[in-house]
Formats: sequence, structure tokens, C-alpha cells
Amino acid sequence: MTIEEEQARFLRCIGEPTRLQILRLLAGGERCVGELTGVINKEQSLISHHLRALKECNIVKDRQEAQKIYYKLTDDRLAKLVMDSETLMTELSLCKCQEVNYEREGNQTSSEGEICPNG
Amino acid sequence: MTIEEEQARFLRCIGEPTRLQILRLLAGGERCVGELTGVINKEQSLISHHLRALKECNIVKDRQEAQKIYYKLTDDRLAKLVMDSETLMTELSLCKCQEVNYEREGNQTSSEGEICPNG
DNA sequence: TTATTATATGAATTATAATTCATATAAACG
DNA sequence: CGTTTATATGAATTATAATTCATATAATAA
Repeated sequence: MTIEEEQARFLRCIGEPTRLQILRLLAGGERCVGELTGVINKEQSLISHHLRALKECNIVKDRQEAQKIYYKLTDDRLAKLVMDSETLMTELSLCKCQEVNYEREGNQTSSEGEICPNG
Repeated sequence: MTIEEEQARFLRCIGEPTRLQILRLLAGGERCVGELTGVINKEQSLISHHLRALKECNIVKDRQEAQKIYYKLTDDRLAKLVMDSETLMTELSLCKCQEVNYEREGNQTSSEGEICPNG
């Protein structure tokens, strides 16, 4: 497998609406399957399938306590990745509203620190 | 569309092997379709389809010069996102090699600055 | 104007992934 | 033990996306 294929797998694993919901909840600390299923309005088996997918991508890890299985993020940077990508996506879609084709580089007014650099 | 659905679209758009190749090339500066097709060993029409997908997600923008159409990233943070997610993914998969189920918090040896925090 | 070059498009096919449903496992409790 | 609770699993279905192929468009060159 090429590095792009592995990276694509990883990003697609994060890039699914229900899994993003799970990740946001886990960003707040570990949760057991029941807690996740309670908040997310989806079938229990579906949550389990998604958790397995996340685990296979090393995005979450689990721990058993009695009958319950607790999941948490394997790394805090995952929470940051989720947050940062949301911020970036939002800003890009805002930019798009005022966008036409870009011009060749040069003779532009400075746009340091603005939301839409090189708009 | 919920925010998770939009974000998932965005991440899945980046999370495709050929599009990741494109994004890495564009991280080095703008390229026309022919240049991309030359480097990536895929059909021209496929590259075009992928470029359109990236454009619809506001990830790239284009500019025409004679017959050629040049593409570039809409924002430098996209290059960073691609790099950072690769780094993180690689580290997580390395961690996985030594991993068993995690223990409950507490009585752990410090792991500040290590590759596998909370391993 | 016809030919060539560069890119885009749409329909058809194929591949991949999400979801559901029924059921399995396994811990705890009576 | 049998029952309940919590979670996982696998097969079947459905949805989504990637790829190919044939062809369209549009700028340029002859």
C-alpha cells in the first residue's frame, strides 16, 4: 500500500458523519458504547461497526469494565485535527461565496491575517 | 446538511489517494492539468474528475492561460493539513505495534514528548 | 477553416462503504 | 442455572464514489 492509500484510509475513516459525532464525544473524554448510542440517534450495531472501523485505523482504543466497553481517542491530536479541519472547511466555504477565478500572482493588496488570503 | 455531514464531505474529498497526490503536487505551487497528468499515472479524464471534486469542495481554484488551466490550493493550511494528518497517521500506526488494551487512568510513568502518549 | 492541443463532461461500470437485521457472545445478577 | 444487560458480528442490502470510455468544448496553430 502506498502512503497515499494509507493516508486516504485514515482520512476517510475520520470523514464520516456518524464517526465524526463519535470523535467529538470522545474528545470530551472516554465513553462507553451505551453512552455514545444514547447521544447519537442510531442503532447500537451501527455504532459498534463504526467503533470497530475507528479502532482498525488506530484512532480509538478500548478498555473493558464489567460488561461495559469504554472507548477513547488514541491521541489528543486527533481532537485537534477534527477541530482544525472543521474551522478550515468553514472558512473555505465562506471564501467561496465571494470567489471568482483567481488572477495570476502579483499586484494584489495585502491580505495578511485575513480569512481569505489570496482570495 | 449538518456540520458533521459537511465536514465529512470535506475530509473524504481530501481522503482519496489520487486526490492526495494532486494536493501534494499543488502544495509545491500551481500546476496545469497536463503537468498533473504527466506525474500521476492515470487517465486525463480521471484527473479532471478529481480536480472538479476538489474544486466543488473549495479545496482548489483554477485559472486559465491560453488552452491550459492552472490549479492551485485555495489556502496554504490545506498543505499543512495533508502533512499533519500524514504524520499523525504514521505515528498512530507505529504506536499500534506495541499496543494492548489501555488501562484505567493513573499510576502511569510519564510519557511527555514521546511518540506514544498514554500508550 | 481545418487540425491540433488541452481540458471537461456524462453515462456506464465497477468498487467501496454505510446501514439494517438477525443473532452471537459474554459479563452480571436473580 | 436462566435472565438481563451491554456489546459485537456477519450477511444482505443499499448508497456512494471511483474509474473508464467515448465524446464535447474551446483555444490555438497551420
